[in-house]
Amino acid sequence: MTEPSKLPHHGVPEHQPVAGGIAARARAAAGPQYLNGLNPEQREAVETLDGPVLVLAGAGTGKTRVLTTRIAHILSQGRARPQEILSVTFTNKAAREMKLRLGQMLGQAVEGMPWLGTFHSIGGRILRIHAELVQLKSNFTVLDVDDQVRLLKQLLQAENIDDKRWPARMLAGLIDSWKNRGLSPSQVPAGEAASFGNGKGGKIYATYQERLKILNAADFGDLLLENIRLFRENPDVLRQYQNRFKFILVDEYQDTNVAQYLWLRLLSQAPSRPGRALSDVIPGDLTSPRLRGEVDAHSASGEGDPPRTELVETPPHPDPLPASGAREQAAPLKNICCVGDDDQSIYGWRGAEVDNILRFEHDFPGAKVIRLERNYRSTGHILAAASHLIAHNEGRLGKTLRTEDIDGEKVTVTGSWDSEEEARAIGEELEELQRAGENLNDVAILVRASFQMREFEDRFVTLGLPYRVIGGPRFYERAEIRDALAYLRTINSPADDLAFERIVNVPKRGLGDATVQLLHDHARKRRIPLFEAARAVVETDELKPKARGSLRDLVMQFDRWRAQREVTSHTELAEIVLDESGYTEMWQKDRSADAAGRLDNLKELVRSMEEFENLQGFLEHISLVMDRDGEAGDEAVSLMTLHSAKGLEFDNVFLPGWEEGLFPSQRTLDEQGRAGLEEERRLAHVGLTRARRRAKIYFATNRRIHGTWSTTIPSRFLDELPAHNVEITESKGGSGWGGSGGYGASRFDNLESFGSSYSTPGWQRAQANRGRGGGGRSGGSGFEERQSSYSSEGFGRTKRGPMVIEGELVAKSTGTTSEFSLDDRVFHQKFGYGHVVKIDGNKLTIAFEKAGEKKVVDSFVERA
DNA sequence: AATGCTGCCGTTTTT
DNA sequence: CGGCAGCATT
Repeated sequence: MTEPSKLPHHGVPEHQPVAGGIAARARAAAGPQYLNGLNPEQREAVETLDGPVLVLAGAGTGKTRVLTTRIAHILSQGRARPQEILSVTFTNKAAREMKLRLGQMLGQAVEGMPWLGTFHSIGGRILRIHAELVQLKSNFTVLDVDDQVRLLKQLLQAENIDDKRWPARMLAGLIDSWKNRGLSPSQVPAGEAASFGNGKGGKIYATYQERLKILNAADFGDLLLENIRLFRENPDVLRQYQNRFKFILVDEYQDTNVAQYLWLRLLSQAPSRPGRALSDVIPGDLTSPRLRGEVDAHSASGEGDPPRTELVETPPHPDPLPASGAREQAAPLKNICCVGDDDQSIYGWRGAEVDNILRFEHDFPGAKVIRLERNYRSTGHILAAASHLIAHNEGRLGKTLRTEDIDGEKVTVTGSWDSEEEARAIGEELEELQRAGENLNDVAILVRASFQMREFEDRFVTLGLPYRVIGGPRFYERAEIRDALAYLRTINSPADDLAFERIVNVPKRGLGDATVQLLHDHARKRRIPLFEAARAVVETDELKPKARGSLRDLVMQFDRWRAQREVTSHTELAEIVLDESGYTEMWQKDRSADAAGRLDNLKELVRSMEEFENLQGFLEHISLVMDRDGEAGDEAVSLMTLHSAKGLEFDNVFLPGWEEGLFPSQRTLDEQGRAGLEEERRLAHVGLTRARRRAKIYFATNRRIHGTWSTTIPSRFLDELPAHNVEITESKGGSGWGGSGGYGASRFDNLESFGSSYSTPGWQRAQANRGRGGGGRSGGSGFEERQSSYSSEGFGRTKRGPMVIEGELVAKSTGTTSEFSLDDRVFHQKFGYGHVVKIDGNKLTIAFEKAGEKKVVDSFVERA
C-alpha cells in the first residue's frame, strides 16, 4: 500500500485538503473534484461501478488512490451508504492507510465505514456476531501461533506420536495450509492427511478443532474458514451479508488464498433464494502446478455460460468446470472490484494463490480488466530494468510500466569480494549520500533473508550510522506481551487453558511440569478447565506443601483480580495484575540487554488499552490489529527484507546479496521449482520498483552461511537486467582482500553471457583486484579490525592493521573526543551492558557482558 | 524445580 | 557461528 503522493509533475498531490461536502464538489463543472488529476485508466477504474472489475495496478501506479477514490465515488453517487461497502485489505497498515486517505477525501465520513479492514478482522467480526452457530462464544480468543503449537504438542503427546519426528510446528504449518486452502478436517485429501504422524494427521486436525471449541478459541485460519462454514451452513446468515454489501473492494488481490477467494465468492454472489442450499462450495484440486504458462480467460466460460448460481469453485485451468447440475439463470455477481498486481505476488509460500488473479476473468464472467501502467514513482532506467527483469516470467498477465519521468541514473551492479566488503561498500555510499544532504529516511537496504541484516547492523554500529530495522517480531508476538496478555486472558476467560498454562509459572513460582501435569489429569478427568482444576487440587494434598501454597496464592490472586475487574478500569487492572503477580518485578531484576525494552513494551501495552472500552474489547482486537510499525522516530536508514518492503518506496534503494542460492533462494528453487523461481523474480521486481531515483544492486563472491564460508555465483537475475539500463561499478568499499582466487564459475567471469556492458572498466578493475594480494583502491578501507575467520584460512592480512583511515573517518563525522573513560560501565541498545576497554576519539571498544568485545561509536551507548 | 550442557538446524511471514 | 530445545544434572 502506502503509495504516498508522488506525483510531483504528473498530477495533483493526493493529500489535497478538502473543504465542503462531496455533493458540493459533484456540482462542479468538470465533474466531481475528486476525479481531477486521475489519468484516464485510473478514472475508468474509479467510475466503472457495475459488475466485476479487476484493476491490474503495477508498482507505483496509484493503486491506493484508485481504491479510495472509488469509495468516494460510490458514496457521492449515492450508490451505497458507507456501511454497505465491504473493503478488505491484507494488513492493518493498508487498512489504516485507506482510512486515512478516505478521511482526507471525505472529511469525517470514514467513521461510518465499519467494514473496511483486513480479511481477518472482518471475518472475526462476523464470526463474533454469529459465534454460537459455529460452536463458539462471542468472546472467543484468537490464538497465536505459539498457543497453537503448544496445543498441538499436547494432542501429539496424547496420540503417542514422536514429537521429534513429527514436530508440532510442522503440523501447525500443515493445518494452516489446509485452512488457507479452505479445507476443513473432513475435506483434507486422505493422502495428505495421512502424510503426517503415521497417518494420524487428519485425525489430529479434527481433534484440534474440537479442542478449540472447548477452549472457546479460534486460530487465524479459523477466522475465515469458520466464517465460510457459517455461511455455508446458514444460508439466511449469508443472505443477510449479501444483501448488506452492495459493493466489494479488495486490495492486493494477488495475495489472496483459496479460503479468502471462497469467502469473497460467497459474499459477491447475489443473494440466493431463501432456502437454497449454498453448501456446495467445493475447493478444487489446488495442488496442481500454479503456472500453466497461459492464462486463458475465454475458453472455459466461452460458450456463453450463464452466470452460475451455484458456487462452484473452479478448478485451476484448464480443467473444465465440474459438471454440476443445471446452471440456472441467476442474478449477476455483485459489484466487486479487485485491485492487485500479479507481478508483486510474493506470498505464494504462505498460501497465496497467484491463480486467483490470473483466473479472475474466468471466475467472474464479464469482468472488466483495467490496467494501470503509468508509473509515477521511478525514473526511466529503474523502471526499464525492473520491467525487463519481470518479463522473464511466463505466468503473468502482462503489463508494461512506463513513466514520463527522466531516465535518471542507471541501476548499478557492484561486485564485492565478500559480504563484509559489501556492507562496507554500502556503508560508504550511505555516508556519501548523507554528506550530499540526502535524508536517510529515504534510503533503504532490502535483503532477501534476515540473517543478511546482521552484517549491516555491525557495520552501521561501527560507523555510527543511524539505522532502523523494520519488521522484527510483531509487537504482540513478543514474549512479555504474550505473558501479560495471558494474565488478562485468564482473568477474562477462565476456560482459556493455554493462557493459564503459559503464566502459571511465570514468574517462577515453583510450579513446574509435575504440577501442571497433575492439573491436566484433574482437568481431563472432571472435564473442567485447568484453572478450576487448580482450585480443586489446592484443596487436596496431592501436591507438595510448597507447590500447593504457591498455587493457592495464585488462584486467590486471580479471584481477587476478577472481582476487582468490576470496580476498576481495565487499564488500572492491568497495572495491578502486572505488579501483584511479580511480572514487572521479574523484568526489573533482569539485567539482560533487552529487559528495559520489555518494560517499555509493557507500558506501551497498558497505554494502548486506553483506546478500548473494556478488557473484553481490548482482547478482541489485540491479536488482530495490534502492530506498531508506525513509529517513525529520528532520521535513519531502513533495513528490512524484500517482503516487508512491499508497498513502500524510497529515493535510494540498496539491494545486496544478489547471488545464486541466496537470491534466488536455493530452497525455494528446490521446493517450488519454476514457480518458485518466478516468485523470486517477482521479489526482485518488487525490490527494484521500490526505488524512486537510485537502485543499487550488489553481489559478493564469498558469503558465510551457517558459519562456513562458501563461494557464490552472481544471481541469474543480473543476467536478466537490460544492459542498457545498468552500469557495472567497482566496489567503493575497496577490496582489502586479494588472496587466492576462486571466484569459481561465476557468470560474471564468463563475459559472453553478459554482453559487453559487463566489461566496464570498474568491473575489470574489480576483477583484477582479486588477484592482488594487497589492498584494493588506495585509501580503500580495510580499516576495521575484525577477528574474521579468514585469518585461519591463511588470509593473514587482517593482523593489526593500521586504523588510520577509520580514525580519520570517525573524527570527520563528529570531531569531538569521547565523554567516556576507561572502565566506564555502559549500556548499549543492542549489545546490553559492558565496560569500556579502549577509547579512540569518539570510538569505544567495549567488552560486553553478553556480546563480547565490540567497537562502537560513543553516541550509541549510555552510561549504565 | 531450576540450572547448565549438548546437539541440532538453519528463508521469506501481511493475520 | 549462534539460538533454542531437550536432556542430564544438582
